[in-house]
Amino acid sequence: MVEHAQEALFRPVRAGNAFEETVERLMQSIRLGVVAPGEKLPSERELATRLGVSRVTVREAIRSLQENHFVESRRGRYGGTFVNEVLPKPAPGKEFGDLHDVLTLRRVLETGAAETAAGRSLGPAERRGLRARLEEASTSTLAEYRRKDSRLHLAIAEATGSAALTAAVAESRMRANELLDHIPLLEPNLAHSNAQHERVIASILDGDPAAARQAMAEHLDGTASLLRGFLV
Amino acid sequence: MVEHAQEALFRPVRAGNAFEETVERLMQSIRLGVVAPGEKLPSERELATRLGVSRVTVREAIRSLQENHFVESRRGRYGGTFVNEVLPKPAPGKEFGDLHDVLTLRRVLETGAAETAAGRSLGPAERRGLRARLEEASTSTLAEYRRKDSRLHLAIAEATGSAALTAAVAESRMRANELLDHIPLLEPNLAHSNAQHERVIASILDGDPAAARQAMAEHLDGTASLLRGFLV
DNA sequence: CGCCAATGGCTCGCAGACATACCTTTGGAG
DNA sequence: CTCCAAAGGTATGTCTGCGAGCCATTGGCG
Repeated sequence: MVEHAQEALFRPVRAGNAFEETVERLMQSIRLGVVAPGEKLPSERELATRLGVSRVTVREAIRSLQENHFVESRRGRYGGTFVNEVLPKPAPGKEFGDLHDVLTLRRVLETGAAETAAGRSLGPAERRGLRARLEEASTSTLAEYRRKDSRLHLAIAEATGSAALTAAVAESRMRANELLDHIPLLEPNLAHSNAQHERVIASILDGDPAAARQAMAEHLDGTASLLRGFLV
Repeated sequence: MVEHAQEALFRPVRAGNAFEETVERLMQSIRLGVVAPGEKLPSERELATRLGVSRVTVREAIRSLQENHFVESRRGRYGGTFVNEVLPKPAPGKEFGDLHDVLTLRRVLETGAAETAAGRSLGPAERRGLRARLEEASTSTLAEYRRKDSRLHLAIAEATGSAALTAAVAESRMRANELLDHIPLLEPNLAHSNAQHERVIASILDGDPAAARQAMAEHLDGTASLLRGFLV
């Protein structure tokens, strides 16, 4: 029996119970900016259907988010569960043991996504979407930068046309963001980051896969160095 | 709210029930050749611990594999559950709707893995392991080629040192293999494939990331074209 | 030859998650 | 002003999966 591959195949089949997994997903959608502050989550019934869990479980998860002041719910027609304008700081803690793991997977997925997106013929809507996300990120404030940045990177993943790749990028980004929350975000980094974003998007829109990969790699390696430096 | 990224984030939280997921994992370990015919699976108690499910569930999954003649169990000390020498043909069926999805993710993950592995300084054990897997694959018969091929590709993923990446490659390969089982495997393809494997491994051992990526990309694009051709 | 450790085989009660149904609130449509 | 559709809030019975313990079998070791 091959010894090491077992660790990958015989890992736990489920990350947590249904409740924990559901909380995690909703947190991701807020943290990655897929549902922005002030916006409404899908209805409990719709979430239950789409997430494949019971409405009870969805409600318990939402309750947990309410208690941590991430969302507020309003009853009645045109009610719903809304993302708060002011979001709590992420809870500290977490381990850095898997730094290499996280950064390696992120680099593979995101440089691959950029290259793949650049190799496709994108429709007008997709091109507009990418430019809009780029604009959002470049005009963003420090406070909301992480969300806008994630939205841009997710948009690139979506441009590959692969849902599985988009999901993988989303999860990878979530894990990376947990680490990034522990290091300072400075204006110079932000400016640098924006410049790199522009080159990535330009290469994708120009249909130059090699350049897109290259630009994305430089972009990611920048934050990777920051992380390795701060977390030692 | 960003519209499309939702599809990735609000997908079902669990792929199936604990039983189905467990069967899937055990099947993967057999199909990908991580546990070869004649070899023994870990004990039920160990599997339960590592997979994070109850022993009852593990037993139900094993029972299912027994009924489909994939494994046989023997009691007593030095007993266990053994993979049969002759494995059943995979059940036909399945949909090809996500062909693009599967191939896109596979290309991103595996070319990235090859590049990353080539960029690391590998220890003697890892280098020997890669050569051994290459040898296994190149001297393999048609019947067992898919397993040996998968073991080689998994070894490359492991050489990146990222468990998350290895797990992602394993799952992606499983999905790709389901498709590949529906097209013929011919001697010329096999010879061609072996030549490509050699170039990939050589590039990794030489520490040439760009060449490793390039060689892996060509290798994957070959089978991707075959798939697209046969499945229309 | 007998012991015993490690394995598969089995049972039972509990907790989590589910489906379903119904109640309450709300604000726009008519 | 009334109605009602759509959303959150609540309650209940069912079933899956888990934990824990015990039994049955086997082959090596002393």
